[in-house]
Parts: sequence; C-alpha cells; structure tokens
Amino acid sequence: MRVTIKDIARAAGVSHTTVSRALRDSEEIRPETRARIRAIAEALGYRPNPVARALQGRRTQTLGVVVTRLSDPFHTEVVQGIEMVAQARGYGVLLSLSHEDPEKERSIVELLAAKQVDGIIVAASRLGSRYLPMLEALQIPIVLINSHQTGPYVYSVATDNVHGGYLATRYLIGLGHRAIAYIGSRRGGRSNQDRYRGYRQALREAGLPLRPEWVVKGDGRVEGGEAAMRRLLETDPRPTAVFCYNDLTAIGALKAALRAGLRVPPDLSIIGFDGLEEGTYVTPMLTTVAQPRRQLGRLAAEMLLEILEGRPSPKHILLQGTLIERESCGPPG
Amino acid sequence: MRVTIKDIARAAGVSHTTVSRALRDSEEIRPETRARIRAIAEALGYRPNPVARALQGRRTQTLGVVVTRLSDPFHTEVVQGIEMVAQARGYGVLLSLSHEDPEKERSIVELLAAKQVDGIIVAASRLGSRYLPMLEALQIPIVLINSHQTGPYVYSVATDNVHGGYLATRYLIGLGHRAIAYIGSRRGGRSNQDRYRGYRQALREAGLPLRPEWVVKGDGRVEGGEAAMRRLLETDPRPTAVFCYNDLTAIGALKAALRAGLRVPPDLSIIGFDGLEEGTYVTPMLTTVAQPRRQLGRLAAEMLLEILEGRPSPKHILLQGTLIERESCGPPG
DNA sequence: CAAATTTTCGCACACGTGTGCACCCTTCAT
DNA sequence: ATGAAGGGTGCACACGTGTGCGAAAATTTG
Repeated sequence: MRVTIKDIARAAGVSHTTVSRALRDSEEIRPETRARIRAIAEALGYRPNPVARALQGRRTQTLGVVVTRLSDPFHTEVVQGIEMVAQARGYGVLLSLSHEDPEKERSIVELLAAKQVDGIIVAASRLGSRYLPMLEALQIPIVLINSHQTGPYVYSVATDNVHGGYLATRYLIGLGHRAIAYIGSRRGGRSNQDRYRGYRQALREAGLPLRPEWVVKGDGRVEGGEAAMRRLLETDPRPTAVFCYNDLTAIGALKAALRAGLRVPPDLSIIGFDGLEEGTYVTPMLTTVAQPRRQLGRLAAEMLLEILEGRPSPKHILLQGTLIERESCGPPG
Repeated sequence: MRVTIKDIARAAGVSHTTVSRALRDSEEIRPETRARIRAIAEALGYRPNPVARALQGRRTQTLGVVVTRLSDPFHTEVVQGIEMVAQARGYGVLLSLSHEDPEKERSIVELLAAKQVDGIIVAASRLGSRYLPMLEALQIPIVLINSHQTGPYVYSVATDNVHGGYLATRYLIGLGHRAIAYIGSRRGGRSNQDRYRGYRQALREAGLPLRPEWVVKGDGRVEGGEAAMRRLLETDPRPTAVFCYNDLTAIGALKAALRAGLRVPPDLSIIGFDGLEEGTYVTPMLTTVAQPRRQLGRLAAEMLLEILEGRPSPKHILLQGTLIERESCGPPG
C-alpha cells in the first residue's frame, strides 16, 4: 500500500490535519512538530498523491498538448521545447495527436479539458475561428502555436511568415536571380499565404514580374515537393531559383532536380523554410529560413505557466526567422 | 461551474447515489429512472470528473511514456503508435523526455509513478539491470521497447537486432561484396552489440574475414556516421560496402562518401537500419533493414492495456525487421 | 388481508488532501 | 488565584465519484 498522511499521523500520534499542515510548512504548527513529522514522512517514504491534491485544489499540474503528427519533424522540436519547460516546473505533458483532422482536434481539446488539464497548447491548428466559442466555453487558457486567433482565453506564439518569405526571396534576388519560383502547400493554410505574400513583396520591390506558371503547390511533404518541381522543370523559360514553403518540400524539390540531372547550384538554387536537421542530411545541404522551433515551444509553455500562476503575460508573441546559408543556393549559372 | 452528479441529483429529485448508479447502468435502478437521469445529465452537459474517479477507483486512465529524445525520428514513430492505441481506448499519454540521461530517466519514471499513471512504457532505456528493483518497488507494470529485461512487473517489445544485422550483411554478400565494413554506435549499447553479432555471423558463414580496421564506431547520429566513414575511406584496401548501425549513421556515411567523390553505388554500397522516412530524402535513397516502428509502439501499448485490464498477455515479444531495397546498394564496381 | 419477498433507493462512508473554526493548553498579566 | 491572550492542534467538512448495507416501497405469496 501507498503511504498517506494518515499513516504518518498515526505514526506521529497527531491528526492528519497537523501532518498536512506540517508538510506544507504552515506557521500554525510548532517548528519541532514540523521537523518531527517531516522526518517520519521521509522515513516512511511518503509521496503526496497528486490525484487527491487535484481534486481538492482544482489543479492537476498537467498541460495538454495537441499536435497534428509527430512524424513531422517541425513539431517534434516544438514539443521538446514544451516538455523541457514543463518538466523543469514540475508539470506533466499530456500529448494527443490530431492527424490533421479538424474534427478530431476539436474532440481532443474537449477530452483534454475533461481530463482537467490546467492549460492547453495547440501546435499548427487546422481549426479556424469557429473554434473560439468552444475554447471560451471550456474556460481553460489555450496557447496557439503558429495560428493566430483572438479571444479571452486564447494566446499565441508564432513566427512571422511574411517576413520569412520576404527574407528567403530577397536572399535569392541578392544572389542575382531574376527568375524565382515558389512551391507552396495545399495544406499550409494561413502560413502558406503569408510566406507567399513575403515572396510577392520581395519580387515587387525588386521590380520582378510574378509569373503564375512559377507558382505551384505541393503538400508540405517530400512527395508533394518532388511532384511540384517536376512541373516547374517543364516551364519555359525555367526558373533559376525556387523558394519552397518548407524544408520537406525543398528536399523533394531537390530530389527531383538532381534526378533531372541538374546541378544544385548553379543550374538551380533551392531555399527552404523551417531549419530542420533533415536539411543537413541531403547533398547539397539545404539553405533555409530557420524558425526558432524549440523557442516556440518554450515560449508557449512559459506563457501558459505564467498565466496559470497568475503572473502577467503578453497575449501574442511574434518571432522572426533567420537565414541559414548552407549549400543549395548560389548565383545563377 | 462544472456540472457534477450532485447537480443532476438535485434536478432529478434523487440522491447522488442513484445518479451515480444510473449513469453506470446499474441493475439496481429502475429502467425509467435510469432513462430520466440520463436525459437530465445529457441536458445539463454533464462530464464525469476523471480526477474524482481516479481517486476513488485507483485508475487514472493514463499511460506514462518515457523517451530519450523526440528529435530522433525513430522514437517519434513509436510514440505515434502508442498514442493511437491509447487514444482509441480512451487513455491519455503522459510524455516525458530523458535526454539520454540515465539518472533523469530514473527520476522521470518515479515521477510518473507518483503521478499515478496506470502503466509506463519506456522507449530505448539507458538503464540496465539496476533499474529493476525500483520498478518492482513501484508496483506498476512497465513495457520496455528495445531493451530486454526480466522481472515481475517488466514486459518488453523489441526487434531482433541479431537477425537484422545478419539480414543486412547477407544482402551485401549476396550482391557480391567480400569487403564489408561495419559502422557501429558508441551509444548503441546492447542493440549495437547484437547488430554487430549478426554482421559477424553472416561474415563467418560466408567464410569472409573480420577485419578490425573495418569496424569503426559512430554515435548513432549523422555527424558520427560522417566521421566514421572518413576513417574508413583511409583504410587500404577499402571496403566496397558498409553496414551501418542505423539510418542516421548511414546518412552521415553517405554524405562523406559523396563528398569524397565516390559513386554510391557502384564505388560503395551503404545499408542502414531502422527504415526511417529520412532515408528516402537523400540521393541515392537509402537501402535499409526496417524496424516495424509504429508496430513496436502499438504492441507496447496494447500489451500494457491488456495487462491493466487483467487479460493475459505474453511478457516478451520479439519482432523481425525487413529489408527495404532502395538505391544505395549494388554489386561492387 | 397480512406476511414474505423482491425491487428501488438513500444513508453513510471511502478514496487522500486541504482548511475554517472551535477547543484546549500554556503563558503571562492582573 | 483568576482571567485574558495567544499559540498549537483536532473536528468536521469539502472536493466528485463509487459502494455496502439497511430501509422503504412495491410486488408477490399464502
């Protein structure tokens, strides 16, 4: 059997009330008594029962985390960031996967709320604004990662996609490219639109035309990037550089280009987005706009904990991505 | 405020006892009463409080999962398998990362136990047999993934590393290779030894010599594989094929080989282990011995649930890997 | 119609921890 | 010596759900 405060009370010859107070270092209990009880608790190997505490105090010390898929390396790093903060502050992390199904995401969030988590972090939500009424009904603070929404219980941490798209495209322009394509993502939603916006803005500023046939869509994964690149390779004239929605897309694009016998660079330059480890696996290594992924997770968790513990916190945080120059870009050949 | 059975009792004009029984479909309550109470519960939007249930019934419906790092793609797939099963059966998944620190792994397992999880799954444990006394003291069933141990509360699911190593090496021999190297892992522990054992066995059977200078060690990650391959490239004669401890190591080896100007194949053949998605990102795509990773997670979760729900279950399951032929191997050139 | 039986429900307590308030025992002042 | 003041501790209840057992109501039986 597990040791409870009643067992300690019996051993110490006091009531469980006194034990409870002694262990919480209450001023009401005489110091010697406190010390004696602590010693007995130690000797008996007492571990407080968090379930009972939660029932009593209405706090489970647990954060719910909702993610679409873990097989997407973007999310894993975010979750690691969350977990590190949570672990350091004594919170547990209850993980649920939605598999990109909005309906499932909804039911998962409700399930987490029913499980009495203190707060929820949702990474890469697929749910739009119709989401909000539910969140408010739950009365649980929620932090959205890379999905901006507004509402009384809703907070967010995101990277600036417009800026990132602009950064990538400017970089290619700076290398001397004038024929720059964009491979987007069917499933990218708002973030795809924003990166595309940054791309257009950079083109416009440089006085470069926006060619519709150079804007194609993948699916945010390797296969989609590959297929999209094959379509780009058939255009005439061909772009000399490609900005890809994310690194997986870029890796697919690179595969297709290499298979077509192109040298990357100089025949083609490819830049990705995210800053995944995986970008260093390929040859040439992928140049990319890195999102501070772990930071996203960390900040989301810290924000949530601040809110839960009643400290002030900003409601929305926007982070900037940074360019990582590796090998997949160069001047047009 | 949250709706409790007391609220329902008040609305229905019965005691909370009756409500509790009605909702659990007890035979003691008259069918009409049951239906009436259910209707009221429905109307009020009642959700049972799992914390209170856990306190009363000693079950939290939560599984603890311990993993070294999520950034290792091997684990993510395993965790996904676990989560899918858990979600389908109404269990939550409490995730903790140990970051390859044995001491942390220990404390995490104890923390999970303190948090009253019903069972624990440990993926890729770094703790050896001195682990066992603690596990027994906790009296919580534990399933180890890819780490075989024996004890009253200890179960395991693993892939057959000896067989996998043998399979990979036989495949290379079958292609005509007679100079086959092995890049192991410093941190691989038992699994590294077993894969190496399979390698030696295949060499012995084929009458090939085991050359010490062709057995080097990486760290199970890309960088280590790269460095190890550079060392191999300096040997004379050079191996014509390399079996790598895992896919990340193989990706590193491939990078080094390509950088040295080798064609893979025919100048060099490389085979990995794990069957990661990442193996398809590189050019040429990696041939590998695939572990049924999601299956590992699934089986571990199913095993644990069987045990928890009192159904019989095998204590140890050993799965076989399968060869996936892609592009990185061919006859020696 | 009364007694025995069955059905239906509520009382009281349990699970482990926390807390408002009353009570008891010192201690000190009068 | 008596009263007040104050510190130290325990009683009783709360949190939400589940359950053994007894009591009341409904039904069957003699």
